[in-house]
Amino acid sequence: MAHTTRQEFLDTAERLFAERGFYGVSIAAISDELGLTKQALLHHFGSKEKLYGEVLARISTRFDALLADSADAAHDPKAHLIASLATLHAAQNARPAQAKLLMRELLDNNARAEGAGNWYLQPFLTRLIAMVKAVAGWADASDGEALAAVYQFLGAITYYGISGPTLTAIFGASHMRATEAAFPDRLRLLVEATLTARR
Amino acid sequence: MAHTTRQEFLDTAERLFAERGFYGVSIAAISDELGLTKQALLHHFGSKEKLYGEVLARISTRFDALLADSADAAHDPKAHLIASLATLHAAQNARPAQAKLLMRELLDNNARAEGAGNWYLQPFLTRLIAMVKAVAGWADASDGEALAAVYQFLGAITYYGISGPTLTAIFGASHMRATEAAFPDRLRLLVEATLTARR
DNA sequence: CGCTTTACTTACCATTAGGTAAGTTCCGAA
DNA sequence: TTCGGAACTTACCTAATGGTAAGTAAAGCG
Repeated sequence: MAHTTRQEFLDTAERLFAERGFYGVSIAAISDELGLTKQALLHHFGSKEKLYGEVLARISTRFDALLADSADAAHDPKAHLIASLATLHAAQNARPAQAKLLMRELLDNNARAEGAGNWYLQPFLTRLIAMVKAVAGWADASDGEALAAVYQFLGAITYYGISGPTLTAIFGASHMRATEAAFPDRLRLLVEATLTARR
Repeated sequence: MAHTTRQEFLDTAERLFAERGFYGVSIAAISDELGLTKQALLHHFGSKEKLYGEVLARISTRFDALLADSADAAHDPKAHLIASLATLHAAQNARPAQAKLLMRELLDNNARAEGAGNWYLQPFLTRLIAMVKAVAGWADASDGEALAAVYQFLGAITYYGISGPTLTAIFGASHMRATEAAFPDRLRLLVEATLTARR
């Protein structure tokens, strides 16, 4: 790739934003970690907000690709949804920073987005919403309703993605693997419960 | 109370910190909401960090009191723990800002605390750790191990506390009450699973 | 070769941040 | 009636913030 520096910026930014939040990181701090000046960063991304947007968009794309991969639509929609969420869960565990960042985005949703006017996770969320609506009895649900369900699932996954690594460090890898193995089942229960709750 | 202004500051700060995070809120913004200058705030609290500390400490105290109330130690420890967590869950749902703030604190734990060196939730967490250790088979657990379990529970509760209000707004109060009713059971499952996972 | 583009840097700027210093106003106690 | 302290305010300071402007050095290319 020709864009090595760009990607290093994105990687560093993702890590730092996850750790301290949007307002907690200065563009100078990000650049310093790469031994560059903040103007190098601005050269590549234009503004802090745009950098943040690209970080989120990259995550969104990454997830979207993950879901596209598992789109073996042969299964019934609910099973497909559950399988997809399990895939996301695995991805979250592999990248704690990503999970943290996503949780922050769920927390901030209005606050920061109000000012920026952007909803960076849109493509990813749109796909999930479509998947929920494909489930029997949800075809006529509004986008808002489906989004609420998506939030519920995503939050649960993200929360596990955050606490997972911490717990592994303390309980040890083997116990954590057992907990991990049990997760899909718990997730399935959550999805069933939430999707059945409708009317 | 003689300290009305102080409390108004704490209330406002709690709400704003929950909404935008520690770095996302300026002391001027907090003071402006009360029609005062930031120096009024500094007069009462000394510094932004101390204000934040008091906000967290207040939550910690609030929770601590809640747990102390339910200390009918007649029950077996595990049941007591589960009941206490259910109580916390109810409190979180009643105060979304509090839940958000707690989740942020779980996210930030190292990042901001490193600089400040303070762990504001200590009394509250200490009590929870003691409750976990009282459960059969956990007497010999290290504080770290117990804390990990506490984190797991607290995170789950907090996450529900955050998404609850949003979901209520969309799904309607009656459906949400049903989901709420189901929560203690799900929480019990989580606690059982986590506490049994140990060795 | 000269020209443009890319990837940066140094210099600079306006705004905002948290915080200090020094009042001012008001109220309750001696 | 004066005194002192609590609850503020205005004025000010320094550091850091995001961002602009203007360069420079190197690489690609006709």
